[in-house]
Amino acid sequence: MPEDSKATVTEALRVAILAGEFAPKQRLVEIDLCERFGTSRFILRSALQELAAQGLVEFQHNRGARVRDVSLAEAIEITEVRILLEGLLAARAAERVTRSDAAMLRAIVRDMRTVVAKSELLAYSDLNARLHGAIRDIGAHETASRLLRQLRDQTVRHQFSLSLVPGRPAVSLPQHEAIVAAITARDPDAAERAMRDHLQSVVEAFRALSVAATP
Amino acid sequence: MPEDSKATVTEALRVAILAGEFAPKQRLVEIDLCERFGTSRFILRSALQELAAQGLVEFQHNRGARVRDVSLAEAIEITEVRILLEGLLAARAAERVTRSDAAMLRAIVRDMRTVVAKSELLAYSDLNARLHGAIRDIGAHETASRLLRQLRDQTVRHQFSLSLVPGRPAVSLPQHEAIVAAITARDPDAAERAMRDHLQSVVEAFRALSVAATP
DNA sequence: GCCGACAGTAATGTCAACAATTTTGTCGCA
DNA sequence: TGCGACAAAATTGTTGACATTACTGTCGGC
Repeated sequence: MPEDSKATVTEALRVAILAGEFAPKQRLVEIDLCERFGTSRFILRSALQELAAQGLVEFQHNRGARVRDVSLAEAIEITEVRILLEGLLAARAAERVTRSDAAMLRAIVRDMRTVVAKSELLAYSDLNARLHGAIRDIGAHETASRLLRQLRDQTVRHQFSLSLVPGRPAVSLPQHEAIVAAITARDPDAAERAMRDHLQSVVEAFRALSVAATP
Repeated sequence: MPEDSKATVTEALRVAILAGEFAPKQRLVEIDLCERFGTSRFILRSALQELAAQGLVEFQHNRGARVRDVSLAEAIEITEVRILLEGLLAARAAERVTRSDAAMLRAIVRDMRTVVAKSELLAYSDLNARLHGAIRDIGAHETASRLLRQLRDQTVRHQFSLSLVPGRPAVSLPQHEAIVAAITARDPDAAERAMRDHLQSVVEAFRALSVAATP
């Protein structure tokens, strides 16, 4: 029935993993997943291989697929690369932003202030993703965007645990404001700097988590 | 017989594509490849899917796999990202370089001077790859290295055509010397700057090719 | 003589069954 | 009771065959 079942199943499986329905290191038994997604082993295997290529799952020979466990150290490495890529996109966004783009960015920041005032952590996390996504789109750099999506998928779990750190929104909100201000002011250098500062503080927050976890 | 045939076949197919044995847009008929690599369709298909995930081949529904044709514009985008990633690696390499690393880098540059003097373009292209690879290893940033390898594979064809441009080595040799000098001097900022300048000139060389090709 | 339909061929997408391997559970023995 | 070997079950890796789809060359009609 599905016209392109492979892509459909891959996407469904990705969403399930990103939603945390499968714990890291958990074995992904093919038969079970077949039943859940109503597909055959062949299709499901293709989906697993695609996700493996994107670093979301890993294969062990004769032991099947597992959800890949991205360590905190690796999340830091990934964020270090994100600094570069998102910095580039922010700079380009500042060069290319239109009036309606600017209005959208400001609207997101406005919503952010609202939800931070109400301490709605989940909504803030969602707006955070929307803001970064919008900047990615405005930046219009296919290669950087594609890589960023891969990297982001691998760190959602850590990103989520960060968003629960008390006082974290109070730190990142002004940074987001600075990024949007620089982009709407069409100042590429300032936009790149603001984005780098922002993600650098994410790296430091990860490092703080890291030392907190290993006494 | 092969213990892990999938990885083996994938690698062989990648090498064949990178060596230009299959032209861009050329259809990759599964049966033919099966015969060539002595494997089954299932294994070969897995290999194709992995290479598709890495952007070397592309699938069209019910029309099989083709060698992906990376446009010059895309090669420029990719190199823009390489500027960032290789800049990071160069800076880290400058922080982590050992005496034996430094000796190896200097040896590569020495060989480069020799082959440039003799106008051995192919050997220079090879040394170029070795130098960037060595810096990647010294930099020791798993995430950046992995992404770089993907990006590099996608642009080998354009990289090759660049290496044939007359006078190109004369431009890039001093840049390589500057990079190695900064790394062996343990100066991260200078190393990053030198690497960025080098790859920026690659971008400009691509742009020159681009306007030359479209009158 | 040219255009469109049609059948034949070739290649791909999918499936179900088989073989090989790991994992689990049980029994015997110290 | 604890440990190791063996057997059974479960799971994965692979193969070959089948269905579906796109390509090609030919034939008939206008």
